[in-house]
Amino acid sequence: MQHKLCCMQETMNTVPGRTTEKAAGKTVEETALLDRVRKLVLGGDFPPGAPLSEVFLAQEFEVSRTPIREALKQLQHEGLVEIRPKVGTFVREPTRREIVELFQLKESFEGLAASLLARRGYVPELEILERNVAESERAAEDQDADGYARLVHEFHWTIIRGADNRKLAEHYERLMNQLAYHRLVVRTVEHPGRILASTGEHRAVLTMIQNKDPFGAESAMRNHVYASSKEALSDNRPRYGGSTN
Amino acid sequence: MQHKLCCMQETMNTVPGRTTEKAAGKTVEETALLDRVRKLVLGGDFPPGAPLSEVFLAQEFEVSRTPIREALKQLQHEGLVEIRPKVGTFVREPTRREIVELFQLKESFEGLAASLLARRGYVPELEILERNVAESERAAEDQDADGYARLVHEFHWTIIRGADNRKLAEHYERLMNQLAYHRLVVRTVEHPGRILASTGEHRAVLTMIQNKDPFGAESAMRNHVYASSKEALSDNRPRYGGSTN
DNA sequence: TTACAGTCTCTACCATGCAACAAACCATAG
DNA sequence: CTATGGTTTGTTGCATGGTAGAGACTGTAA
Repeated sequence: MQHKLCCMQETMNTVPGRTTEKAAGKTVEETALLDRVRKLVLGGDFPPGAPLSEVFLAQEFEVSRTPIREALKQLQHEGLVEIRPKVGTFVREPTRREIVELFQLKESFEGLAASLLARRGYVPELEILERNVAESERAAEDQDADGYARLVHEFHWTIIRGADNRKLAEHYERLMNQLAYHRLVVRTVEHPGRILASTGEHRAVLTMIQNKDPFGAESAMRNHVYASSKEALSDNRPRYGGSTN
Repeated sequence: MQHKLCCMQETMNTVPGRTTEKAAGKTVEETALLDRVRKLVLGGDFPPGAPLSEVFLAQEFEVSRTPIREALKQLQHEGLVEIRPKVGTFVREPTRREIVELFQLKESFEGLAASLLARRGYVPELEILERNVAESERAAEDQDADGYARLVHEFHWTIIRGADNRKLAEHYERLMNQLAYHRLVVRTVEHPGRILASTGEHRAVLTMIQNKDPFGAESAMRNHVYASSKEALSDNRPRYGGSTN
């Protein structure tokens, strides 16, 4: 049950603040185009099942079909679209079941990350987390939902980065991309009561990490993710109310 | 810490017995080509860092550069090659650190799978596992290393499938693809002593699952994966002795 | 009305030409 | 000998035309 440990440097942020920064193995243009297409799909203008033909996207973004094709393959693989060979590409509707599955994975990933972080010696992430949780508590008091959501996002990513396991970060990023569709719809999953509980859970996780207690940290984090995903799944099933453009 | 639960149907097996079966969203030709290129890379004829030019592969496999390009993107993303934009594609050497990171993830994934499986009601996987472990014990007595390796492979995949979480299976498959390079080199990681211990650990995992004890199952599985990966990482650092062709 | 067969259209898939970039090479000057 | 600049070569990246497959449609017959 013990873990060896190992390094890591950069990870992209998830959708909300996704800056067009270069990903490894892709040119900047490729990344930019990918982001534009992803935004289009996530924007909600296309309902699930809507076709995304290569030619349409090509003239929409004023490039040839080839780079579009590559971007679509990437998105397929992120789970946002479905490619039916020889037929076409379609916006994919994540089923409720898939969301549940992804949340199970999220719990596992973040638990691992917390555990790995707690196992490390001194790391600058600890101070960042301390500040983050303090700010979260203030934001919760002030009922600042947007600020709170941003801080939560930062909290989780800081722990992932702090785990110092690049492969974990890669898988986590994939996961979050797949959840992004859902997250855009049920934007602020946390209602006031939940925010209070959530803040407490963040504090608990941080304390365990500060105590260098990997088991406690993992446990606390899993509890937190479980609670928060149960909340997210509670009643608000994914609804896609975008115009069909 | 409780888990909801959820289904799953087909997963491809990992490298050794990788049959050219159709993957979702790809034509059979695409999958076949991908497998051929993957085999070429994994075959060891190209040392890490060796260039894999599109034109070369294109005439090697008698197709155009376009499908080759797509296959390479897929392999990049499996971690087997590195694409340097505008420069070329190169066989990638997984660092020791990456292997460690991957094993950490493996532990987490399989722990989750065991836990989810233990949580389910009656499932046919249980009988398969029972037979599998029994056969493993016989193979261990008979010093049948090859048979044992095959059974171990089956054991782990059966649990992943039994977890009934398709997204988990997808991520696990990616992970195992990334580990495949390493696994080809240190083929049979288990020496006789380790095999004995390993068999016992399998039995322990199975018992916990039969007892419907998710925590115990997760714990036992993580212990097992940890022990087995420590063994794999012990001294045999990846060596690439293939001819340069 | 329904079932089925033939056709027809729309789509991805693949091939190939062209352009632009990166890096290796060589020559020249300090 | 070293450093620097220009040239040359090899590679990907993008555009576009042809092809073949999948699915929709229509008409016909039961």
